[in-house]
Amino acid sequence: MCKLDYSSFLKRQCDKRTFAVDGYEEMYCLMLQKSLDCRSQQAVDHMEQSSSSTNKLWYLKHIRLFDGISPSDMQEMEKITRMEEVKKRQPLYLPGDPSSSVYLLKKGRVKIANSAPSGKEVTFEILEPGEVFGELEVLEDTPRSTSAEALDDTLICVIPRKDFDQYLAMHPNVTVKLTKLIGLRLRKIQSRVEDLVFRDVPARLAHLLLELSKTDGVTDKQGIRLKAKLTHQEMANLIGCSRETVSTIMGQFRDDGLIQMDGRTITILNEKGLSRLLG
Amino acid sequence: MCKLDYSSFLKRQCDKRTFAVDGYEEMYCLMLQKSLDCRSQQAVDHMEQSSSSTNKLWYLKHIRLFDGISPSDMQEMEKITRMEEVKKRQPLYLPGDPSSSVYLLKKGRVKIANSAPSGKEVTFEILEPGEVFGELEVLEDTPRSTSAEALDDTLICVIPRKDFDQYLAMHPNVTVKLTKLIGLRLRKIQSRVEDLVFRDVPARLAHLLLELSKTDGVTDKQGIRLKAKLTHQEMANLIGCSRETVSTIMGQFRDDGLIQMDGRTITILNEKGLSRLLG
DNA sequence: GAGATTCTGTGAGCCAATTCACATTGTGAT
DNA sequence: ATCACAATGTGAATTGGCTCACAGAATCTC
Repeated sequence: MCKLDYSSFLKRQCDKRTFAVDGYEEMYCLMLQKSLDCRSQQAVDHMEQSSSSTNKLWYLKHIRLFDGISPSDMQEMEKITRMEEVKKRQPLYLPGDPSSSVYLLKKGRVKIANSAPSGKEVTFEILEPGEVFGELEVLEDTPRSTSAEALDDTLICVIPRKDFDQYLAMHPNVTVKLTKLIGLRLRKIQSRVEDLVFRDVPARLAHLLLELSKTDGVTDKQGIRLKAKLTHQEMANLIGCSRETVSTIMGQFRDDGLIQMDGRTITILNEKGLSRLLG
Repeated sequence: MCKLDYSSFLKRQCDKRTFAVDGYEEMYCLMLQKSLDCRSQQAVDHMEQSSSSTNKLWYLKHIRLFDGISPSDMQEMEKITRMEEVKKRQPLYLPGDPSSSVYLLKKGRVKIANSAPSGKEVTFEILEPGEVFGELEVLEDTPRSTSAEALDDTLICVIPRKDFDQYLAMHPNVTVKLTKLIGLRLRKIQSRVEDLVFRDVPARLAHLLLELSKTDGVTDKQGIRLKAKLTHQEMANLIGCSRETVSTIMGQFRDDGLIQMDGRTITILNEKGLSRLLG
């Protein structure tokens, strides 16, 4: 049922975890293969039945793609959409998968990433509710170039490729909106490249923390608390360095009174100080 | 006439060249300020008058944005378009400029880049004839986030922002095409990020050479000759490393029989060998 | 709430790539 | 053809960040 040449990618994934799990490789691979793109329709969870369409519509209103779009256009989108629940750590798709659907993220976070044969991983984005994703490869009808994985228990809308294409053709203003969203992402990733070339790790890390404080921050008496709760490994993947380096530099930031760490909760104590590190 | 706070950017630019030019800073800055976005309409060159519109249309046919688009749609584009000649080394726009126009590249190459306060520079793309550029910031109506500079004597089409917006609104199929083009660019720059994170300099350089061989290569008896003629500095800006490192690694490639260097002309002798370096 | 596992902190040693400093070669104007 | 400048080659010294290795802390899981 599934495309067969995942093998190389899956092997990596397995290798990476084998040292810890040891002996469960096969099981783990089977789990990974169940990416949404590959799952048969029957396997779809119960949400489908239990959620009313008014519920679906409510969620659509909160999708950035439909900002400023007429309710009737949204209603039409609602018709071609299927709601699904994806559990934490489940992949939605893997590199090389056929690009059969576009997704709208309603609840929870999704990580868009890719990994090298060595096992090293880059995270391109961590998406928050309201985002569209998976549309790039669908537009060009090429296989997935990245992986998408649920970071929390998530709720997503799935739009089959054909319906999406058709919908865009009939709703030019949504197309324009989509173009702008993709453009925004392009700009964001351009500044990622700048970061990698211009800045050293402390500066990149400071930059990441400041970005997170904008999108994810809650101001409290001590400073800006980040709701994100990323592991050092995840931060390393976001800024392109090793896990150990993140640990070290975060420790320095703590010692310098720039941040506070309480378990996995980070609070920014001195925003200005961090900004100064950007150069 | 011009926005005034170029100062910081211009200072960098000047500083960078001052060690060599010394004393001509002011003159150089004045030259730079004449970026197209800022130039008054009268300053426009003579091409405007001398080129017939059939000529313009001929060029439009070769723009990727209009692949598969009807001639009538092209004709309408032709109406809102102004042709301009930009001399080698002239900037079209600088970071921070108001985003007043979208450009179509007809002849010559254009470099999209950005530089850090330190003087270090990243090159995002070197555009060949047929490309659209400058549309990102226009779509979102934000100031330029990059600079665009003519690498050769070029011929471009200028589309004022308002006309472009209007045109897109009335030509949904062009909008879809544009979305795809931007999507393609997004994918390309994602793989740039992967390069920077996953690969070392020799691998990145090999990758660059192989890419150039695809877009710019001419096969002759010895191998694939690159028409590009980039300096080592320009290559360094493309792969994110220092000029000296490019010189050294290129020397190694030569010694290993992978490439041949004849002045600024590079010929790839052993494509397979270079590919092996990609890991 | 105990046990398993996954994360974090830290130090030692290493190496790719940078910076700096020149000598040399190439190139474009005139 | 000449001259000025730009681009290249190379070597020494330095260093940021990586890898490896392990101890301790925090977090899941049942």
